[in-house]
Amino acid sequence: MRKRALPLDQQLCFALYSANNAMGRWYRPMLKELGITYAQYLVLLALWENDNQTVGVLGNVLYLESNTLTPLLKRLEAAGFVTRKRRPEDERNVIVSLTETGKRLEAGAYDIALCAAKALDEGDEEIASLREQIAVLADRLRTSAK
Amino acid sequence: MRKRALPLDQQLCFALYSANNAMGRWYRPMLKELGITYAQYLVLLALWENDNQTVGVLGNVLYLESNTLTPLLKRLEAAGFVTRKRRPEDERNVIVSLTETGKRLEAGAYDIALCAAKALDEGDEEIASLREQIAVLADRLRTSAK
DNA sequence: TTCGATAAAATCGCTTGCGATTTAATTCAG
DNA sequence: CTGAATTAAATCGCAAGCGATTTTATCGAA
Repeated sequence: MRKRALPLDQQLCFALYSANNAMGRWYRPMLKELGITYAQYLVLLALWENDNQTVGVLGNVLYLESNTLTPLLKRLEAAGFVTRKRRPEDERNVIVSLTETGKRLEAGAYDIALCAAKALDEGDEEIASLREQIAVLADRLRTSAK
Repeated sequence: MRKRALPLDQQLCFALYSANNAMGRWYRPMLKELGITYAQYLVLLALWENDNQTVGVLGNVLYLESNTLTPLLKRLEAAGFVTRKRRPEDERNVIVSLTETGKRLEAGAYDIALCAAKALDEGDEEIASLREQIAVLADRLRTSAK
């Protein structure tokens, strides 16, 4: 009796994968107008919520490591949206802060999120419920990975 | 009145992003035993379901283009899991086929999927329902992107 | 005080994903 | 029949992700 893998369209992992790709493609053109990428947008969301975070804390929030964040933050810095400074009390920490330009982007991001909500054409409750279910799934995956 | 972006943990796009990352991290160690990456696993799922597909059809199924698939398929070919051959009747098409080694991987993949279902510790119906909701979201994003 | 352990960030190499372009094969209009 | 248009795949360059390692700073026990 042959062990058959599930078809693609019944795999939760593929649904997640292709929905995430689709989301990125949806955002990309609008974010391009702001001069940022999708990953940079997520980092900026974290900074608009809490400015002056270290790379490590940012990583805890976004579930990313310095090997991903450092180059991305350098690009955000080169583009003039953030600054990166060592913390004097402990030079191991690098504090990431929004520049005025970076702060100004928030209004544009707000408009894009409005546009996204409209494009999905779902009630806020449905969106929130789906978001929550996906977040629970992610937590479970992170926990079960030991 | 300042336009404030939504906090990260209320963003559907971030939930999707981090759940997808978490899923990839969950699979990676097990797939490594089989000698494949996460993206390669998804391509193989498509091939186990339907062997001998062209690059273009594979792309339609996976929502990817040749710029992503071609290099990935070359790596799968180099690893001995698939072959790539031009179709004689129309040399523009490249047919991707599983090798015997590639076919044998399916059993291992089946075990991993079982393991995943167990790790998520959810009823099959909950998983199927979440998968469906995410698939609907992805469709909506693809449609609304015109 | 010192030196090994720990911690934070950076670096390296590789695979993905994708916009843009290119190459090569086929189709189709005149 | 021929050359322009179309189609499929490949190529190129860049930004993410991430495993593994390295660098630098701080801590801590002897």
